Amino acid sequence: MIGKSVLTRHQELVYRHLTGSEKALSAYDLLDALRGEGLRAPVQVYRALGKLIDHGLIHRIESLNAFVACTHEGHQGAAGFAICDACGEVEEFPLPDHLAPIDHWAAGRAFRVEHTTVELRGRCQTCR
Amino acid sequence: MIGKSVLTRHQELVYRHLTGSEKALSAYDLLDALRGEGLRAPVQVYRALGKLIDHGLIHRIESLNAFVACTHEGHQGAAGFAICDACGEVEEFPLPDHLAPIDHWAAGRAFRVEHTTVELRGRCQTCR
DNA sequence: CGATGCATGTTATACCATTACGAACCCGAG
DNA sequence: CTCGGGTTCGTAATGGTATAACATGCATCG
Ligand SMILES: [Zn+2]
Ligand SMILES: [Zn+2]
Ligand SMILES: [Zn+2]
Ligand SMILES: [Zn+2]
Repeated sequence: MIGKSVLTRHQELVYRHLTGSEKALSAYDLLDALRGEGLRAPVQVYRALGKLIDHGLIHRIESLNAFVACTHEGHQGAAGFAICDACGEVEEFPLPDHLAPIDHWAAGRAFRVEHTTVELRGRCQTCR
Repeated sequence: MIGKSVLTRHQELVYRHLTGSEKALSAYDLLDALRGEGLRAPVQVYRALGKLIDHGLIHRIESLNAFVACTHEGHQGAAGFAICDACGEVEEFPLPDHLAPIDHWAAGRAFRVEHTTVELRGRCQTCR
């Protein structure tokens, strides 16, 4: 049956809008921006966001309750984010497969890591 | 003047409740638990949580929108958290002063890191 | 005393996210 | 073709998280 590689209309709208933004956007930011395109209710945005996350095309920024388009090359592997508290810019960076001190701790506790969140808050080069 | 080492009544109530819990508690969990002690509105809980965070006695778990008591020895340095998605237990672990790959990235971009969030989601030893 | 600072109390509001239910649509099995 | 099942879409309602605005009490200090 082949994968479902194409996006639905709503997913496409949300994804396009995120790729055009330097900052993370909240679901309600997206809703406000896309009302003219036919999106009317939060649940529609959240549905699109959920699928896009499943597909690995976007990431959720936990400390902002907001979302960014993925800028990985190849959209693979885990990522961390650097968030400028002054201008709001979010930059994604690849996480190495193993962060030694963390892996070591997890192995010692027999904790099985399924997802890793790394978010740096601070000042970007132009705002420091 | 002397230091502000003591907690106010509300801060003490919130802190004691958090130290007694294995899991992270939301502000509203705390509110419900402490209504009998005189806390009545969310803002009172958030005020206490804010001060406790300033004092380094508790931490916010971004991916849960909830809070845990600090279990550092000495309450100093940065921390990461391992969160079991099955039982909810949260374990704090010390972050080394320098996570080499991340530091390297930040240095290369001239990003000044002011706060680091590291949260591992997965299964604890007893739930895996 | 009056001024300052800080903790507190109360109400209201804003912001974030999901549940529930039904209609429309696509597509493959029979 | 017709009947499913699966996915998307629309709408309404609700639940959970966080802050704004403003008033009051109370200690300290000049
Ligand atoms: Zn990515
Ligand atoms: Zn900046
Ligand atoms: Zn700690
Ligand atoms: Zn567990």
